[in-house]
Amino acid sequence: MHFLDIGEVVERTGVPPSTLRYYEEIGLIRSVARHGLRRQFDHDVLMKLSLIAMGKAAGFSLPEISGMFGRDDRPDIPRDQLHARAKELERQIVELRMLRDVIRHVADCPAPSHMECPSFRKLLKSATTTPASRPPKPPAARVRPARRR
Amino acid sequence: MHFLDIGEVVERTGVPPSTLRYYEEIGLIRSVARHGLRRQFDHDVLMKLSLIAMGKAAGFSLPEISGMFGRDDRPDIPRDQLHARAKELERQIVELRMLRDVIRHVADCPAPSHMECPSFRKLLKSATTTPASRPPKPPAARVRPARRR
DNA sequence: GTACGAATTCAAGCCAACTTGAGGTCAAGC
DNA sequence: GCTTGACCTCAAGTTGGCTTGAATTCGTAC
Repeated sequence: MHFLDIGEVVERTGVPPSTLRYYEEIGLIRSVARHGLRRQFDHDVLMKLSLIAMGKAAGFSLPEISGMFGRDDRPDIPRDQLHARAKELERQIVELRMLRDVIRHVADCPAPSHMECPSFRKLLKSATTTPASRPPKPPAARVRPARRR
Repeated sequence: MHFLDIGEVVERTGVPPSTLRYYEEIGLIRSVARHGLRRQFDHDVLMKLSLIAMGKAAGFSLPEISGMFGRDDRPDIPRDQLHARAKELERQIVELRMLRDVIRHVADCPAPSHMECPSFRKLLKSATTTPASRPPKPPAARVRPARRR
């Protein structure tokens, strides 16, 4: 059998059935057949799900991700959009690094009140000035937690 | 006047009044007085809002952020918790860097279909295997979008 | 041929983080 | 002393990405 039963997909990807059905509902993936009621998926759904996971992790919304797959179901994304996203990720990385530094500082600085610690203020200032260079509102990638139970 | 009218806070931070009220409602910030009905804030709310913005950008939820401020309104967190958070941030940074690389690759690789490009497959594999190495449930910071509209 | 278990549908629910809207209040300027 | 406009309160709505639950349908194993 070269089709994958939904149960198999679940098992191999960890993506819950409800999510798979939801993805199909919104046209993000599609099942190629049924076995009784059971959805059967083409083998390459696995790759697609990886890409979807990555896309989500990179901050694309599901509609954006589905926009990335051409009619032929292969990834097909405008290069400039990708570059923009890479840049946005870069910005996010910088921000996280700053935050990490602030947090480390707070953890280690012996000053009684951080507000009065000059190096804290400095960190904070650089952390808050840089994003100010953001235009009004950035397209903003978001990294969602891997939900698990 | 060393109090800031809510309007002033809005103007200086870009945070909308509804959000400020919401933050106050959930105890994240507090107003120190009223002028008529108008909330007046202490000057240091600006600093606090910066910290909140940073925290959000770093993926902390609002409850988490408010947990970071002690009773006295100063950041007050157990050091080991902070170090743990810094480590988690570090992990997140690494992940984002990988994603950025994958995305850049996709943008630049001349292969007709990425699926057939070996280096894409390799990147993809490393990108999708690594998050699997996450333990069951990390404290999990998430980077939320700056909602726009 | 019946029990089982895993899948199905469909509608409704959930969460965070806000926003919106209706109706009300107040200080300041004229 | 009246108008103005920025604020107020409170409840309800919004969005995205799913999950949950009740009632149902299958294929397979016995």
